[in-house]
Amino acid sequence: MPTIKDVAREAGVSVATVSYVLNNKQALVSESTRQSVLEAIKRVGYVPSVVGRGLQANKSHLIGYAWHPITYGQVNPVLDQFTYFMAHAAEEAGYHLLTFTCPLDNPVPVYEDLITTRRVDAFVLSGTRQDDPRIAYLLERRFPFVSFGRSNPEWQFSYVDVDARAGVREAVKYLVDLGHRRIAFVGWPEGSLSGDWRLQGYLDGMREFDLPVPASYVQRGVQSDVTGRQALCRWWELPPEQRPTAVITVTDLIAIGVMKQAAAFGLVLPRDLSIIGFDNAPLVEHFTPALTTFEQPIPEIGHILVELVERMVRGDQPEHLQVLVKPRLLMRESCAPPRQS
Amino acid sequence: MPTIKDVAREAGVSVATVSYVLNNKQALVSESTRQSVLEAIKRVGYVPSVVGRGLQANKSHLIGYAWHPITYGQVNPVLDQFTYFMAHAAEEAGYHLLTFTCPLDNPVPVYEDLITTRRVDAFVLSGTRQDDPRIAYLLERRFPFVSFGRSNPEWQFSYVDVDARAGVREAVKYLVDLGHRRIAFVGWPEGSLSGDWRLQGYLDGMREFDLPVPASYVQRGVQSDVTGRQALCRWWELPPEQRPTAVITVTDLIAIGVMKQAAAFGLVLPRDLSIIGFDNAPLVEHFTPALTTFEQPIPEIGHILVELVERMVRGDQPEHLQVLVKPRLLMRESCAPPRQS
DNA sequence: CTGTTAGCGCTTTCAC
DNA sequence: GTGAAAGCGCTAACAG
Repeated sequence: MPTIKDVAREAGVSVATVSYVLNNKQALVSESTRQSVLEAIKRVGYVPSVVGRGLQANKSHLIGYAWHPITYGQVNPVLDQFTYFMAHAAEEAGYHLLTFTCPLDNPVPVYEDLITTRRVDAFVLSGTRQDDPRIAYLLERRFPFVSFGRSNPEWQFSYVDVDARAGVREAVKYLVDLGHRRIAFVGWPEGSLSGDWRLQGYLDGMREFDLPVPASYVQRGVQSDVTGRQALCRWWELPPEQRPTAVITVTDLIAIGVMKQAAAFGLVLPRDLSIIGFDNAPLVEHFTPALTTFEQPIPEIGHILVELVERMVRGDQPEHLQVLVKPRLLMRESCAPPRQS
Repeated sequence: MPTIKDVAREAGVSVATVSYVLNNKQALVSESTRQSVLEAIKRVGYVPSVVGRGLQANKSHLIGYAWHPITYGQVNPVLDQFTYFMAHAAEEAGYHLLTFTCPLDNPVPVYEDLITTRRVDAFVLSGTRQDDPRIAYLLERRFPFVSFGRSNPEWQFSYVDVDARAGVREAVKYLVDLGHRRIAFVGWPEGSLSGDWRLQGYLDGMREFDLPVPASYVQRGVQSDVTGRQALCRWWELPPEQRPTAVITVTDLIAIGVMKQAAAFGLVLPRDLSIIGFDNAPLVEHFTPALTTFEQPIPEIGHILVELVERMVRGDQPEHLQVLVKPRLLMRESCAPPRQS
């Protein structure tokens, strides 16, 4: 593998000169030597070592992104797309993506290790939480990072997030426009940041249209189809005229649970119940009826995140930009006007 | 960020000595200095720079793994799990995973770039094909790699693959044991390596049980639910007594297509048709009926791949080990005895 | 314009 | 046992 020395020898110049042409120091090298160096580079097949450059600049040109443990068989519906587009964006900016694993409890030591070994120049976080220890740590250490998702409002840092609140509010409007008035919601347990925004959007929408929200209309549960099934069971204990005619769920898997229970009750969808999910998980379009759900603009988000983080690394100015992107409602077949208006 | 020099100064020794204790050169340093160096390391909070070490050893301690844009033939349903477990295994071996993107046509320049810039020490390939240009290139360049999936039999390299042939053969047996005799198959277009192995397993099984395979019983098409729908339409053009009572598909998405078309025909599953998929894609357990399908032991595969590649990098011996792991049939609800035996 | 030189953080001969 | 010094591949002052 040729080094800069080989090129220098081949071109009959010093390594400094080669370095100059490599780094486009226009003023520092005459056009003729420039050309001969370029030719020498081509002749010996030289490509600069990113390691050598990294040592010099104290940079690794690597962006760290953590994969949190997956309960086997469980899905993070967008993780793979997200990684793909982030890697792509990173490469366009001259970086690469380092994917690492990290325990959910006590994640900080892993981040610390990556920093102290100079493995990465910055991090992209996702799955942020209230009082997220990673953010607290990185902020205190002044290490560059951006996150996909918000955290404590009083913390100053750059993030990109999906404006799920606005999205779900519009989902309510969509259902209202179809004629629904009894609209219910299934969320995650309290404390999930993104889950709470989605719920908030539901409450916003209901208030906006002066629709009542009986306590039973907001059900909560863990990430499982069972949560959806249980929610529907609760509602079907109500007298028929109090049952919701439409449901919005915090995520597709729970929506599917609702659909399964609806089938078990002999309901015909979407005639007897309209359902809206969130995330557009793989395959949800193939359920019957095809699930109406929200798609997050993952390619765009990945792009923005990398751009932000790259600017932090390069500029070293502690910017803190906040970007909210709108999710898009994919209107498929799981919503219809209510049976009896 | 403290360097080895800081430690040396703190401990009142030379950098060489610090390096010795860092690398556990037992014979080279007395126990007492060893201790004082260790203390100094702790006091200044020193962690060796992986970049500095890398430059010295001409190693990056990074394993490259490409994310291809989504296509058929790919292990896409399990890509995220795969990445997670590989990253995990890599970290246990002192490596990290570099995920990069790569066009399906003309992938070689991307690999070449990663090699010439000394970005990675080795690659893990997946989605291998017949005459795979990446394998040809890496083999010729003698660059360390292992692959998830086979390629040309005459090429000597290490791989791990799922023994889909044996798996699907057993799926046939499972259906035969249920009483089926008219079993059909839907595959990918010819030339997909993994698709062809799965088809071969079907043919093996059918021959083993002396079951006829009329030409129409093997349908092919791209990675889409439409392929499954079309296949069922073909079969339902046959007289009822010639229609298959069970179908094995090369992948879950196509199985779902079959299920959707079956529903459109008013069939009751699994009473009127048994279906087996492959890959255990997310959510397939939530379809009605829950899809019986094959699960690949992804954690195990990731682990073996990393172990193989790590041995190559370390040892530099050109091993070529071949590992086949069995997929596991997840018997759910989409198979039943045929209606009229 | 070009070359010499120091140095990034580390390992490893080779003297002492 | 320990340290001085060279060198991994590269960049950037500084001299000329």
